[in-house]
Parts: sequence; C-alpha cells; structure tokens
Amino acid sequence: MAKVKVGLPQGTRDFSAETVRKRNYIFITIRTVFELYGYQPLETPAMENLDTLMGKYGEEGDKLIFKILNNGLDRTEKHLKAKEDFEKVLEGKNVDGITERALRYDLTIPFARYVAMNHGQLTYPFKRYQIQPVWRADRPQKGRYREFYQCDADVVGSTSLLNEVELVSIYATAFEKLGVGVDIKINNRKILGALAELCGGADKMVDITVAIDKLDKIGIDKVKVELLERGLTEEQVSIIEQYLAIDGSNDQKRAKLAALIGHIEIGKKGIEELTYIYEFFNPESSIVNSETLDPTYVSLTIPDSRFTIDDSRFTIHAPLVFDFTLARGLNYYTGTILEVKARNVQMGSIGGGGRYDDLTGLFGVPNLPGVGVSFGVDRIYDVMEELKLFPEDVQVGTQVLFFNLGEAESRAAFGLMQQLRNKGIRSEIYPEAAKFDKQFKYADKKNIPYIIILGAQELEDGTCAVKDLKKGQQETVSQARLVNYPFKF
RNA sequence: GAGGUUGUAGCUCAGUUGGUUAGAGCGUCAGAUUGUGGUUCUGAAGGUCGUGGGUUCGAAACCCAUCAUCCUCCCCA
Repeated sequence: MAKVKVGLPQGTRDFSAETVRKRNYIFITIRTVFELYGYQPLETPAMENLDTLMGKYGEEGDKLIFKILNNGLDRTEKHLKAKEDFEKVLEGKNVDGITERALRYDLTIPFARYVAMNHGQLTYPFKRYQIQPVWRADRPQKGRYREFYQCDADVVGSTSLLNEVELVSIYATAFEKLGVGVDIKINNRKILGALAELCGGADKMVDITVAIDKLDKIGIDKVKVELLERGLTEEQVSIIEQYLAIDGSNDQKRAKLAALIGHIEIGKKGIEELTYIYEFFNPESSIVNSETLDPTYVSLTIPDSRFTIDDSRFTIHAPLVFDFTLARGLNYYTGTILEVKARNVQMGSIGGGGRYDDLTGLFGVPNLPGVGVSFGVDRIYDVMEELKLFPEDVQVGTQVLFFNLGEAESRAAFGLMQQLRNKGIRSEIYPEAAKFDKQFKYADKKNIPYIIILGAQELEDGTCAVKDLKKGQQETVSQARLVNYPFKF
C-alpha cells in the first residue's frame, strides 16, 4: 500500500484527549467567571466578509488575515474577469472577484459588526462573552499559532469606568482560579496622547508609542536612536527619556507622571481614569466580599470546589501594575489599555484589552463606546503546562471498566453497565473477550480506577467482582447491589 | 517579510575523518501465563536515513536545491 503523505497546515495542531481535557478546564474556568459577571454568550461565523476585517488591525494586521478564495473561478464565462482581477491581486490589492471572505482575525471586530447589525434589538449596556478560535497568517513560533482560541468579554453602550473595574476583576479572578501568577499591566491612551502633545503634536503619537513600547526589549539608548530617526528633536527625546525613567511603586509612578504631564488637559484626564480604577483595588477599600457571590449558581453550572466561598480572598484585589510604556498595537483603543503577563515564565502576553470609543462607527453606528478584554487560551495552556499547574483529576476519563469474558457474560455485564451509566458513572465494556492480561493493561493505560469482572462463575452466582486497581483490592458484590456500590473516584 | 535550528523505526534519540547487512531505549505484537494487571524474562515485526539532484570506487554523513519543523526579529494572544 502506498504511503500517503499526510500533515497539518502550518501552525495548526490536533488535540488529543489529554490536551482537550486540560483546555476544557481553562475554558470552563474562564466561562464561569464571565457568567458570574453577567456576560452573555455569543458566537459568530468562522468567516466574515473581507471588507469587514480589512483596515481594522493596521497595515501589518491586514497582511495576516487569512483570505478565502472565491468558488467558481474556473467557470468559463468568468475567466476573463478572473484573470483581470488576479492581475490586481498580484499588485497587492484585494479584489472581490477573487476573494470576498476571510477567516476572523480576532473576536472584537466581529462583535462590533454584530452590534452594528443588531443595535436596535440589543439591551444596553450590552455585555457579551465569546469563546472561539481565530486565525492569523503569522509565522509560527513559541506561543504563536495560526489557529488559536480567544476568550473575549466586552461591554458596549457604557462609558462608566466601573466596566474597566469589572474587567480587571475578571482577569484577577480567572487567573487566580487557574493558579497562574500574573501582572495586569495598565495604561491609558490619553496619557500617551498627552506625552505626544508635550512632544510636538498628536501626529507623533504613533511614532512615539511604537518606539517606547520596545523599551524593555531594546533598551533606552536604542529607543532614543529610533525616536531621532522618526524625526523627533533632541529636546522632545529628552522629555520622553524622563517619561520612560518613571519607576517605583504604582503610587510613586503616578506622582512622577503627574509632575510630567499633569498640566496637560488630556493627561490629567488619563491619570484620573487610571486612578479611579486603581483605587477600587486598593487593599484598604474592599468592595466585593463573599456575600456578593452566589455559590448555588455556580454549582448548578459545574460542580467545582474552586468556586465555593471558603475564604476572604474574594475581597477585591488585583495585581495591577502601572506601565506607561504599554501601548498596544490595535489602533482603535482610546482610553484604558490592559495587558496580562505571566510571572516566572518566558511568554508573550496571555491577555489584552482596552477601551474603544467608537468601534461600531466603522460599521455605521456611531457613538457606541465599549471596553473589553481577551484571554489567550493557547498561551495560558503553555504557561500552565510549563509551570505544571494542571490538577491531576483533570485527566479522569472512564471510571469503571467491565471485563468481557464471553457472550453470555458480556450481555449480563452490559445490563449492569447501563445501570451505572444511568447513575452518571462513566463506564465502558471491553469489546472483545480478550485475555485478562490484555484487559487489565487496557485499564492501566486509560487510568481507569475500577474494573468489574463477571465471568462464568459470577454469572451462575448472580454476583460480580469489583476490583479497585489503585489499592489492588477486590470484593464480590451481588449484581443487584452493584448500582449502589460505594465507588470512590 | 528577514535570519537561524533540526529532519534516521510508532515515540525519544545514537550513528567514529565518508567504508560490509543502519543501532539503542521506550512502545507494539507473540510466548513464559486458558480467571487476576503494573514487575521480570524470551522472541518477533517495524527504516525509500524528509524529498530531488550532485561529488565519490563507495553517502545517513560532504555540496546544492526543495519541503517540513522549531526558534529569533517584526507584530501579536
């Protein structure tokens, strides 16, 4: 038989049982937190019209959008048009005749498109969460895939900074539940705007932010060189140097920042917004306590001890870190910007978000402000794997295996198995009457804690043997009582 | 888009300055063992050495091309 070459598209992966279970653990944790904060689920198609996506992510972003070739280009009557259109594609243009759809690049723009399409029917403030894969034609490397999941929560129709407070709290809660140590970096585009104003005008803002965003990677000297190359004067660069030299505790940073840009109107506003959010998370001013959480709701959704109220850690706190060099590439942000970085591990950001004043304006519905955050599940997975943070009980699959010891025996076993399944016990029967050795090894491999033996002797006696594989102990139980056997999983 | 790494059995990897028939561990299968697993022992199957060309008496090894992979930059989750 000829060996067929098989493979996956670059940057995509299969997920085996073990991986899927771990990922589900992350999904369910994040989803439960979203629901806990009153966000409603939404799903949108994998593909959007190309012009919905183009131009929303900057020039670089546009290049990374996966485009879908139109069907039917081979039809004879379309050849001439298709060839003309393809010439334009070769020039780097996007042409409807060749490609009019594309895979979604993130969840925020499809959400904005959805809100714009349905704005008459929605109740505002509209809070939605969305957990779906996105695709980017990036070159894969560590922590970077071409297909990956995002978990987004956004609220539109409200300018209140209370939304920011909630989203920061969502980050803090979810990462605490996952056991991932993080810093939630926070900044405000208005602060960056003030710096730009101080350095000769708002038109310099992009140049400045792109350069200072690289501070921790290339160092202050190279940033200065880059700024000069981008046409800033020595004097302006000197101001930026002072800005970048801001350090210390959050309070110290804020004081130094105020001294530098506090006299500028927009800068003052930015600092006020930052301060408002920050003070909610001051350890002295707890505003959320255990009484505000309803454990019954959560336990109805998933039984999960991590969400029971057992301590005072739900008093609000968050590892907020002021980072005035934080810029974030997406150009639609206008206010608060957030980025989550995992501690103790080398990995790009595992979450990001911010406030945008007018995202739906791009789709014809103006004056609808919003703010949102995103979790990068695949990177969170990599971080948790590296730091060994997944609980062991995530991997329990089948709980009971019935041995197959013959035709009549397996029929009896099957009936008992259905009883256990009706009780919610995950059970399976070995499909063939194989040797004991083989069936035991199967149970071992699948990490199944109990096996049940029902052979000729048991069939006659109306019993079965229940064996605990971890302890190596076995006891005989009447078939009628098996359904009430005290399994310990 | 730029730069680098690695491709040998199902998996992880050895393989001498280029030299007979390419190895190990793990896994798989069979047996020791026809109703009691994990251990042990014995045996077996399994390889176009990523692909295509070149150099050579001779290539898994050297050269070129190509594909795949992982990583770095850019940007991002």
